[in-house]
Amino acid sequence: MAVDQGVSHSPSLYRKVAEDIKAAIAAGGYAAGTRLPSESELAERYSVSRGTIRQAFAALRADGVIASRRGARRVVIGGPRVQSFGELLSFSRWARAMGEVPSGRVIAMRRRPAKPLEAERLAIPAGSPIYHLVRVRLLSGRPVMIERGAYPDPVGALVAGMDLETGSITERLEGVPVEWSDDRYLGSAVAFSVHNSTAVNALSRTRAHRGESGGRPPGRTESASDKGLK
Amino acid sequence: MAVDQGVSHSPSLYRKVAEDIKAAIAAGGYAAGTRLPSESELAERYSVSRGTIRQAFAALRADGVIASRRGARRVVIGGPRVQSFGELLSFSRWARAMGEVPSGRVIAMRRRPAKPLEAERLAIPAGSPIYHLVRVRLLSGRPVMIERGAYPDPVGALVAGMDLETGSITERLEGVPVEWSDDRYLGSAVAFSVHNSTAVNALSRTRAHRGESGGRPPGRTESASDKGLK
DNA sequence: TAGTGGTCTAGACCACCGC
DNA sequence: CGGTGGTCTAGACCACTAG
Repeated sequence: MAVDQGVSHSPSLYRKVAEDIKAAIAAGGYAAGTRLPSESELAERYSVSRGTIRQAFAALRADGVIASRRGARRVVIGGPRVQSFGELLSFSRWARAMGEVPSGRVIAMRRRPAKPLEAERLAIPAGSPIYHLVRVRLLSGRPVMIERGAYPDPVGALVAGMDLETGSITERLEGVPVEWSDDRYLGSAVAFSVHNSTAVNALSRTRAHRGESGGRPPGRTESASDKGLK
Repeated sequence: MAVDQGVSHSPSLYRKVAEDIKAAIAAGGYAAGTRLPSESELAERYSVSRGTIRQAFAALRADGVIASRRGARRVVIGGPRVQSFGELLSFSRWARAMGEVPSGRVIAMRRRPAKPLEAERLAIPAGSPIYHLVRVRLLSGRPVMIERGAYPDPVGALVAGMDLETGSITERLEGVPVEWSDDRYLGSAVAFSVHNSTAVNALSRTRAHRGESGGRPPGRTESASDKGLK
């Protein structure tokens, strides 16, 4: 029943809820990777309808704060605060933040002289020996990325001794500078969102994430026919 | 009420409506700057509730296709062709999603040693043989893109045997990772939408939405996420 | 199987735009 | 002023996840 929701007018209800949740995350109430309360629970807690809670969550998702899958509770991706370098760069950390289990399968690991570009990127003399790693990365068992990494000699020796099937290189290198890696993701599994500050005018500020033609190639389900616009 | 909407399942109603509207825009029915039909009118036309129409519009807005103000009708922002990053992977898929017929005209296809940058991008030894393809891509007969692709030896052999005039390489590579492609679009025919937000990081990783686990379209995503950038 | 998010409906009131 | 989008409610069924 209609509820006069008269309280105050300027900030809409769902924005307030969104800000509140965001604040709770920032305050440490919900660490990255943890699960948030369900829609129904929050609806009751805030005394609003489920739809309003969903609107709030939609806003948080647009900001990249949370992630959601059908059937499972929403999880915190990263706080609104600045992420540390390691957090942004570590596949393992990122995966866990989404509630997924990161792993890896080593395709190749060998020691060879650095190519010109590699040497330049790693700031070492051309031809210096490096360790080159090719690893398939998996998200809860599903391969989503191919990682090609180059490590300078002293670091490479450490990397070579790691358990590369389950571990995170970045997390263990802790402070040791540099790795150069060209990562190619499986397009269907990962979406990159590019944030651009100065570009574009009116048509910016979005975040696009809708399924591009989902999993069923055959159907082609032509959309609406005559009754639609055309 | 209820609506069985049961019959076939996959694409949700609002996605169909969104695709339909987008197709109508692409078809020229609504030029940039023009006003779209109101929510209520579309709701009646499609025989759905207003909420569903709003969801469809929300998706279009997230793609930067339309803009909206309270009290006034929504207006078309971008030109007819807006390709979101997520759909960037397959030209053919993108084309069909717009109701256009994708095709291609092979300009050149030959085998030659990889240039330094190509070798680097494909992570193969410098000078290794690759297949280099130059193809003009057409949208329902009109050329809109020049595609330059480089494929390593084993993959290239497959590509060379494909029907490149009508087919999609990406869709057939099924799981074979690795391709490095430099695609240049005709400026007047295509507009890329850059998504912008207030987030701190210039590049962040987000999980893709769809659930699927079966047949996934392969894709290269030139992530250029070389760790060390900033 | 129970819980959760995804989708959809059919109402309602409001702030704002344009005629 | 009537029409439009923005917000909110209170139901409902479904597909999927997790224990």
